[in-house]
Amino acid sequence: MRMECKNCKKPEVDCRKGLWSPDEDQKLRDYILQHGVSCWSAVPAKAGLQRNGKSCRLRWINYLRPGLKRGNFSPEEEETIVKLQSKLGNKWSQIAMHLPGRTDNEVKNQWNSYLKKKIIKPQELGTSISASSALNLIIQRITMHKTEKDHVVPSAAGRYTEALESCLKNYDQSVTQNIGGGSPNRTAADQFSNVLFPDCLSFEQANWDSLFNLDDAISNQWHCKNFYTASQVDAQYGNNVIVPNGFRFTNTCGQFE
DNA sequence: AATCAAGGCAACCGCCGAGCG
DNA sequence: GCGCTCGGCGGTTGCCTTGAT
Repeated sequence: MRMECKNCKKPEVDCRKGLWSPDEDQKLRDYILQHGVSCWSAVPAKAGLQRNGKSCRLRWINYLRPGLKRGNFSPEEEETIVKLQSKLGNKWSQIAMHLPGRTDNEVKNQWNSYLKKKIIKPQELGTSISASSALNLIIQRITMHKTEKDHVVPSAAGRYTEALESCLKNYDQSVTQNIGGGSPNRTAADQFSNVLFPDCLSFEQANWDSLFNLDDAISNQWHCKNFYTASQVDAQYGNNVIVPNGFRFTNTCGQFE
């Protein structure tokens, strides 16, 4: 038995697929602006379109609906996406609700084509070197950065280095857990350049953020892809920030678990 | 200038829950 | 309670554009 929408009768039409023509857009826009939508499956016939209702609905929501923002995402919007994705997962429609003028499809595309690559989760990283070696590289980098960049808060960098060293000492060296599997051509530095750094070492938030400012980090000469502020990392990973696969940084003590 | 690969994005597909007969 | 449609959502596909060779 084929049920029909109780409000309408829908003649069968041959459904077109593929990109919408300007003429089709105009027909759909005109119809909806004039009549609104009570039943999407009835729209194509009433609007004179050879599309199915689903396709019309999608076209309206993602492209024709008034108030849609076009163009690149702002850094603030990106930050919102990253933050909410970490909280909600791939709930694109919910995330899009926090971004006026953006559709779930846009948010999803932005995530899949761009943001996902900026933030690589530890479990997705691949390397064959040990976690402790990787951390040593981080320390070297920070030390180098501390001496090269005047604007970095020296005390914060120094304290961070000390804290990491302390963590390394506490870390059971017998554990030979690697960061992940595969990708032997990638170095530990490559891996960690995408992850860093929590504000879990009792550093002042202000210093931390100024030290690991994203834009600053991208423009500096560390050969790093992305560094993240404490708040950005926190948004992505909650309290279980960075670290090699299998470890967790607790939020207060700066120790590996 | 031609070709190829990668990235971006619009649209489709398939699933699910709600609502109705 | 069952079967069906509809609308909504997330995943995926495929076309088009752009950049590299």
